[in-house]
Amino acid sequence: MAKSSVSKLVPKVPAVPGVSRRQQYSASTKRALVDVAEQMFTEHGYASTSLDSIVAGADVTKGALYHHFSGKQALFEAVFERVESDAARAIQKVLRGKKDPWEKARAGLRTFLEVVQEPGYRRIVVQEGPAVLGYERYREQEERSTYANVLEIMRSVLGAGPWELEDEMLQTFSRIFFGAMASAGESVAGSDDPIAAAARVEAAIGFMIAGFQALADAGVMLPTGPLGPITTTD
Amino acid sequence: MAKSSVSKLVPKVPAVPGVSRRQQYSASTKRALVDVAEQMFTEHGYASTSLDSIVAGADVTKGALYHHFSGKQALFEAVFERVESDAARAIQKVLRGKKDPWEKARAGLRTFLEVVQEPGYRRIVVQEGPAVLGYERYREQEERSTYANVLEIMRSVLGAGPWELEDEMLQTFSRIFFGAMASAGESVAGSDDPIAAAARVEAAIGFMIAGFQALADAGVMLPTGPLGPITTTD
DNA sequence: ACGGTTCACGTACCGTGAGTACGTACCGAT
DNA sequence: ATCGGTACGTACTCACGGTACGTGAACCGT
Repeated sequence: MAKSSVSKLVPKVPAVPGVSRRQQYSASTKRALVDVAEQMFTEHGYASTSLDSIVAGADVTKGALYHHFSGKQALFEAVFERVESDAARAIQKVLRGKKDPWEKARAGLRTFLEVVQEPGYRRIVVQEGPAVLGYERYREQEERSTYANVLEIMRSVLGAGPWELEDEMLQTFSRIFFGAMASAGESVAGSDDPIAAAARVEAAIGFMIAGFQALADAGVMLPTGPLGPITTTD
Repeated sequence: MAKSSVSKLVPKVPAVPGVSRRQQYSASTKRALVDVAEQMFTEHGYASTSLDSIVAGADVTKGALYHHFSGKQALFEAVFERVESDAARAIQKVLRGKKDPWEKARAGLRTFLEVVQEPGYRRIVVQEGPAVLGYERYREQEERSTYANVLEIMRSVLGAGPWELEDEMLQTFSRIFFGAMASAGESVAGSDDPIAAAARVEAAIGFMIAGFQALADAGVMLPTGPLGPITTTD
């Protein structure tokens, strides 16, 4: 059998077994849509990016788009998920291998500060994510990606102290640090000297962590209830 | 409408000297627009609120709206400014009278946690502000209101330590805490037991501030450069 | 091999809503 | 009285998200 009928010059689809040609083509255009959407959302923002321009960029039509996604928001969510999970993976990768909690924290922070400077993550996840997805969905997404990493770091950092940590308090600390890092990341990205700004953020958070250590050394307990008068051991 | 010669049952405009009737009427409809807009933006969000519904609620027409505002975004910004400055004033009010830095910090935090639970501030300022205004404008607005309060608190807290604080480091710490509080506030507002959640946040941040105190007592310097290995005095 | 079914789109259209052009009534100064 | 300008109201345009439906190629059973 000579390869007579297969001579299409559409994309190279090297005959993956178990996956039909249709499925491959389909996945291809879907990825193209997400690619173009990510680019345009990053550059012009969600509201200022029309679906017409996206489908034009992906060289398809709205019919294709609405076949794969239920609407503009769903497309955004797909982009969001990819950007977010990429970021989470990058951080995860750095965290593996580090054993010392403080080392872990430092490495994680450093990586996050790099990630948050990528224009895609900045705009899609940090700036527009909450407004476009609605805060609830936004939180759900974060919960099982980047936030999970922060949680892991906080667990290991707080676990290093002499405290027994309740889960809710751990969550609270993690939320606080997560927000702190997002905000700090924004200011770093918006700074005219991001390198110096990142260094300052690292120093500041490092300082706060050092405060934890100092409290641990001093034998101060982790708070559990409402904030009473703060007293060091004197 | 039987229009008698003089004002009959049009809004109460008690003859303020120096302000013409026209100016008063004008200001009245403008305020009505901002009022209705705030309500609707808070309830349904920016994108899901049509200008038609706003002008209907304010009992005027789009002509009036576009006379006072250059567009939807400008209207949102007016709402944003009012919500934001109200919040800043509330915090400011609490801060006055407190002299002790730690007291100031605690009171400020507590007030902020209350403010951030108001649905208007939550949605308009925290959630949709960055996306609608664009991060640059958002930041400019925050800079001279709520963030300014955080800055003041941080200055007095850090000033209480033995450190000489550079302005940039102060800014960094303030950014971090500002983001931390915003994120924490969101989680508090989204919690099913906001009171307990707020208490945990207070405790956590209080703990971190206690860490500052501990470091101050231990004579640890404020970091200035990139993060070196963190060492307590041992 | 072949008919039928399904899938992956393309095409044409609709409704909504932001923004605009322009008309107008009323206030305030002359 | 009149006259200019302010503060709107009215009627329209147009971009854009979404929908209905058509179509041809890929798959599947016989």
